Amino acid sequence: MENYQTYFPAAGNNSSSTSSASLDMVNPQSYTEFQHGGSKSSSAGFLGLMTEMEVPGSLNVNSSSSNNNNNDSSQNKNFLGSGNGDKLGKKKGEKKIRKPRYAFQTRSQVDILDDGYRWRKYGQKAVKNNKFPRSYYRCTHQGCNVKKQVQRLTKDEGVVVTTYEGMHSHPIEKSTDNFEHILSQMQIYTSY
DNA sequence: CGAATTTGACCTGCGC
DNA sequence: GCGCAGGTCAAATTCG
Repeated sequence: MENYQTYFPAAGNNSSSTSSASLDMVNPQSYTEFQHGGSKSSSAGFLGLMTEMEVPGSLNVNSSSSNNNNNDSSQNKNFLGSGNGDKLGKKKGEKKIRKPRYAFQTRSQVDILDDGYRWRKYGQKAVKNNKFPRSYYRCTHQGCNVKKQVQRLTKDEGVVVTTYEGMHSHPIEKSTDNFEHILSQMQIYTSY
């Protein structure tokens, strides 16, 4: 599990405190790309690409349905956030703040991507039109409400879609030793 | 023994 | 209004 690591500190703020992203370019087999839904076309990149995407209420996940009609397109499907807003209406008038969600796909053999934070799994659901279940994780850091969900595509079981929701307000808990190493690799990779 | 995972139940939003 | 699908909770279980 330590072979690859994908760091994605969900942007401290727009002040860019410690926003940096890296992936496992150590492993040539894997690659990662970010996508932010919306009408804009997907842009791939790393640093400073975390744009807040306010998803409307459109849900458009699967393109193929009904028959097992192989309608696969070679390109990745766009990932759009689902509706959402505030579930649990039992709490007092929570604002209708729809948290921005950052989604990106990663080519990886394993589902669980180690991004340096500590996650506790709190749920798993089977998704329609997807043979693989979706896992729900939550950051264990106290007061940190960051959530993420990991999903594997039925089409390409080598692709894992990770969606982050919220942002961390605390440092990474793991040894950043390896992290720096990866970071440097990333800089080389993105050589400006 | 405490922390993390598993897994089914439960809740809510949405489309028909 | 009902049923489906997605998301969360929590008790039981496993793991370190």
